Parts: sequence; structure tokens; C-alpha cells
Amino acid sequence: MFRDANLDLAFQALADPSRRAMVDRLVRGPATVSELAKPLAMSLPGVMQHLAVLEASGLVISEKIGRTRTCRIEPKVLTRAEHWIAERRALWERRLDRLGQFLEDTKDED
Amino acid sequence: MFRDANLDLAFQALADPSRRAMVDRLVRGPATVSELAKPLAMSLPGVMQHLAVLEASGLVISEKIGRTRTCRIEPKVLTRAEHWIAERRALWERRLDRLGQFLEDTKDED
DNA sequence: GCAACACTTAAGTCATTACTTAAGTGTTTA
DNA sequence: TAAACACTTAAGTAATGACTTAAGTGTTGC
Repeated sequence: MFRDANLDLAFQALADPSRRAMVDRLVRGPATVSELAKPLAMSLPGVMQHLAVLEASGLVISEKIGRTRTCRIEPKVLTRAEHWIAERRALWERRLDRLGQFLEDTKDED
Repeated sequence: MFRDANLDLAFQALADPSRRAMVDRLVRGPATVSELAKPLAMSLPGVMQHLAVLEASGLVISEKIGRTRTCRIEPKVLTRAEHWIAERRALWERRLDRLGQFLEDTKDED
């Protein structure tokens, strides 16, 4: 449970606005490196490096055909990150409920 | 929509396993700095710096009473991060559905 | 009052990140 | 076949991150 390198890489990847923009583009369908680069005020090697981070995290996979590389989302890691947060929110809400119940139960005890 | 510094900070904060361990502890209820530090093989100033990152991201708030500082989760940012992912997953699933429908519709066209 | 306690600040180190420009490699098109 | 295209590699730089140790501040218990 501790030292989940997958989550490290996933959240790290999502922490950068350029990479989130790339993910945002890719959930709408596959794209080439150039297409991903177009809206980003950045050199192509810069985009490649972001892509490498996204691939290392497992959020994105890509395949080269001829001279163009096509990238697509791989949703498993995205789902895992979402679940990590959802579980913690559930714990937090459960605790709030217990707290509310406790306050309710002890409302007029003194 | 672009340049969402809140999400930058939130995902960045969650990218570190020590900070996730702290969040994990705090969703179960408030804790002092020392309590947060105990399971982390790290000096207290190290923990303080992680706490500063968590507070800067808005994931955690803390209050000092006497000589002890008590930390607690502030769930808004956690929820926002979860929603960012959930929206992208929804977009991705919607696209898969459209694609499936398209394949279904054109199944025996040739 | 003074020692233990619970942080807190400061400062230094080493690694990683987010870029850049320049110079490739292999593929396609005219 | 030569130029344009779509990356790709390499290398350099400035900033940020994740720690550390040492020294400090204010609070509490004896």
C-alpha cells in the first residue's frame, strides 16, 4: 500500500498543465505528436519529453507508423488515480458521518 | 480551463508517497505534526516541508494551539482533482460508446 | 525556574524537471 | 532522387524538489 510507484508517476504526470492538456486532447481520440504539440507554446522536443513522462506513467501509449507517431489514452492508470482519491474521500465522509452520529447521540446528555 | 494552478499544486502534492501517506492518515481524522511524522522515516523538518506543500495545495489546513499544530483534511481540492479525472474518463468512455455504435451501424455495409 | 516538548527557521546538498537549441534519422512526396 | 516532413537524440541550463543537520522559539510540566 505504501510506496506505490505507479501512483507517484501518474500524479506527477498529471501535475503539469501541458501534460494535462495532452491528456485532455487524447481522451477525445488518438492524435499524432504534432497534433499534441500544436496548442502548446513549446518546442517539439519539449513535447516529446512530456509524452515520455505520460508514457512512463502508463497514462498514454503510442505507436509509430511510417514517420508519424500516434498516441492514445490508456485509461487504467487514470482510473487507479481516480480510485485512490475516491477511497480517501469515502473514508473522510464516513468519518464525518460517524462524527455527526456521535454528536446526535450525545446531544442532550449533560 | 488551461493553466489551472490549483490542479497543478494538488496533483503535485499527491505525487509524493510521503504526502499521500499523510493524506491517508488525515482522512481518518485530525493529527498533530508529530503523529504525521511518526510512520515516515524522515526528520521532522522534512515532514514540515511536506506539510507546507499540502497546505499550499489546499489539501490540508492546520492550526496551532499551544505548542502543538493540528492538521486536518480540507476535501474541496481533493474533490476537484477527482472530478478532473472523472470528467476525462467520461469523455473517453463516451467516445468508446460512439465508436462502438459506429462499428455496430456499419457492420454489414460492404 | 528550568528542562523537556513540539515544532520552526535557516542553510546547505544532491537529484530531478522543464525547458532550450542544434543536429540527427528515417519516410514520403514531387 | 532530392527536398520536405515528422519526429528523435543529445546536450546544456536554470529552477525546483526532497531531503539533511544545526540552531532557534514558544509552551508546558515538575
